[in-house]
Amino acid sequence: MPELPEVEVTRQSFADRIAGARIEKVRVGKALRWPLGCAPASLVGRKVTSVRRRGKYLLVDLDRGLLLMHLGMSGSLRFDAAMPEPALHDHFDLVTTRGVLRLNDPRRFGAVVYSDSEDAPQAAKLLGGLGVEPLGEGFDAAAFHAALGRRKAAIKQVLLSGDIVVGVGNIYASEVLFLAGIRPTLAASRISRPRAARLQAAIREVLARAVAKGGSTLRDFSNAQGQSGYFQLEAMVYDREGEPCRVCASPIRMIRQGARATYFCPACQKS
DNA sequence: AAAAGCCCCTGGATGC
DNA sequence: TGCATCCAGGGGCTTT
Repeated sequence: MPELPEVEVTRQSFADRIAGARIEKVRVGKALRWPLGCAPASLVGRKVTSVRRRGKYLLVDLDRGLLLMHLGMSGSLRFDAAMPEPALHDHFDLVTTRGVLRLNDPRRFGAVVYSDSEDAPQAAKLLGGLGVEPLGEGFDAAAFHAALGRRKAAIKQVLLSGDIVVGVGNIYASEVLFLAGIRPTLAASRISRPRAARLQAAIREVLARAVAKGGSTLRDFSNAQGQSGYFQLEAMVYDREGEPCRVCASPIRMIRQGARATYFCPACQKS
């Protein structure tokens, strides 16, 4: 589910409310993907200072150490003062003086991992290979073009890999390539400089607009206040196989790349 | 170094 | 109604 926009929307929906809270209790279910990496009780008494995002990871900063949270495919967070008893798939609770932060994740691809710092091995292993932030200053068209030049794989899969630029998942990869007019199967290294610049701009535009729309809710995404997103309503190609292109009315096509669905318009994305 | 597979896991939709 | 199969927003790890 959650790509950069959904993770960012989630962050914005509770960061200010939890900042300054003191941890009173930590409940870890039996079904977390990986071990937490510390004794839950050792977190009690620490303060949440801020919540940041790196790629699709949320970084919950504590006055000592931090928690890395990932929503995987099906995860969502809620933060509320009053929280019902944990139900099926509620795998983690951070009980604080300002409310309970709860992870619900049916497929259990999500994770909560403690690390002493961002540079400590636990965090570095997860964050180390990540590309630049697409909405940050470091996302530069010339550098982007240079990085693409070293990759012979299809541009869709290079975007998904997240080692050049982070946060573009399966929905937004298709959307971004449509906006840039680039065929998803094109080898990344064959994208010209002007087209790379167009793609760079498309990535920023689509992700920023999706954040503004509250993300995409396909099945069950909601932010930490339980609100759905609306970007899926303006998807140009994703999940629209056979439907008319919103620009030229050609039927949208679906192909598989690395076992994942890719959608594009054969007319608007000729190469 | 990069690319391609495999795997983790549950649930909903579809087909027989 | 029951059961098998396929598919889903991600990404770490191993093998080529």
